[in-house]
Amino acid sequence: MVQSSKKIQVVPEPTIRRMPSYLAFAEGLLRKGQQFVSSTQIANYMNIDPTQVTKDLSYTAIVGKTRVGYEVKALVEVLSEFLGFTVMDNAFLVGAGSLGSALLHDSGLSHFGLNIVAAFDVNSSTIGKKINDIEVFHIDQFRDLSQEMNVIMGIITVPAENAQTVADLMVAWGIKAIWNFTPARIKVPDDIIVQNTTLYSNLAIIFNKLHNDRKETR
Amino acid sequence: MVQSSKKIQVVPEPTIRRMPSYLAFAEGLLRKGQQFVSSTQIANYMNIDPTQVTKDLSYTAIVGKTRVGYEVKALVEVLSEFLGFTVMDNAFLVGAGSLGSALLHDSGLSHFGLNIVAAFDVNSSTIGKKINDIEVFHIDQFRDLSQEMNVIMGIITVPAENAQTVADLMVAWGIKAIWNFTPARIKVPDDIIVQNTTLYSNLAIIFNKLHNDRKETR
DNA sequence: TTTCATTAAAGAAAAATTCCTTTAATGATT
DNA sequence: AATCATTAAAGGAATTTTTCTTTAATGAAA
Repeated sequence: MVQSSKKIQVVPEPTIRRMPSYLAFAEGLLRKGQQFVSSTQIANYMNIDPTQVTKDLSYTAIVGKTRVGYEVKALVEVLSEFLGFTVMDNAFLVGAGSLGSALLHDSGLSHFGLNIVAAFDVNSSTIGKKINDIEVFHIDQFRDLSQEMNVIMGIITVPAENAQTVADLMVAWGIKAIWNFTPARIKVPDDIIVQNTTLYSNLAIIFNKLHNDRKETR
Repeated sequence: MVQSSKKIQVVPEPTIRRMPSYLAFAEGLLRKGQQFVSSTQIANYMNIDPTQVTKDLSYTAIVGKTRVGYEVKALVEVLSEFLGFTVMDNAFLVGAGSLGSALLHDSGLSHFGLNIVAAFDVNSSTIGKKINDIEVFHIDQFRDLSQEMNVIMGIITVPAENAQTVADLMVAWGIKAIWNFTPARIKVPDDIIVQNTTLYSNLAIIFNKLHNDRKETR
């Protein structure tokens, strides 16, 4: 099934969530020198159904060979491309606290297509310093630098109560997508993309499972 | 995405994912002095359906009052309790790199019931140092310290290719739950709880939405 | 060559989740 | 006191996502 010239197909979010793990697995196999990988192998690694894998991969351009599987090298390329990891996008980060500076340090982000070009804060102790070669400015500065620098994403790592204020600023800056690391939900115009990533949600899920297990004993 | 085989999960995972945001909202209202909050208000804040909110909250002990809503103070207490944020659990963290040290710095975790008691690494430059008062040991040390210190959770923030090795160690340590921040999927015995939190998945979702928007243009 | 077993792919069925509708309750308004 | 409007809650419909089933292809083995 040719995809490129066809209409846009909405890819289920769970599918996109699984894909980076497929990619990580395929990259590992590539390092080991394995040429082909079957959906069964991937499914086994992921602890999911093999048809889930083939269905997920059917959204990409890759075609598997019967009785052989997918070519590992092609899989890595196709997934990287599909997930948008091969194109560099520029981002601003607001809130250079613990989580914020961690992201600034994380070279993984640049490896996956995200280039943080500047950070902002209100805390005078960090302003003017450089974290991993990324300068930290006061939030009031560079009001319209985003368009100038072709920055399309804003990362929010401030305390939850300041999230909306920062989001409003980012929208005013002309930013297209916001990656919100606070548990607060922000209100933005419809054409702005928002991705909420709340670490504490994951914590809640673990605690819930721990609790259930403790109770159920099975 | 979640566990294989039989999972006895009474509360839907999406529900648990939303709850920390309900909590953040309620905490904000509490600070402002608002006494009651309706499902409509919460839904409006979250950009979801009001019935979704009532259904989610029906899993907890709280009961709303018709035409009034939920008592904010009670909501904060009930949600904190329900999400397991009121009981302290001890954790080990392995991989004191950028993301790892960020988590060590994050006071939010201890606020939400997680107490990181020690960190481990193989990089000699960090070993022996303290990050936010948490000592970093070599991975070979303290093989069975976890039981001694009543540590039930292990946090993996190493490179993806080392995730499985670390997971095996943690299982040997007698750990009950693993919070895996790598895109690699780890294999552990059935009774061990695994929560995968891959930042790059969220990045992939944003890129996907940005791409679709670029193409659509309608 | 022929048979067999494994695989991708497509479509159907099942399960999970979200959204919609109805009902009853009750504070606010007249 | 009577009416109105808003709300929580419950049940069911619609949608989304996952799992199951079937089919066809083909490399490997006999």
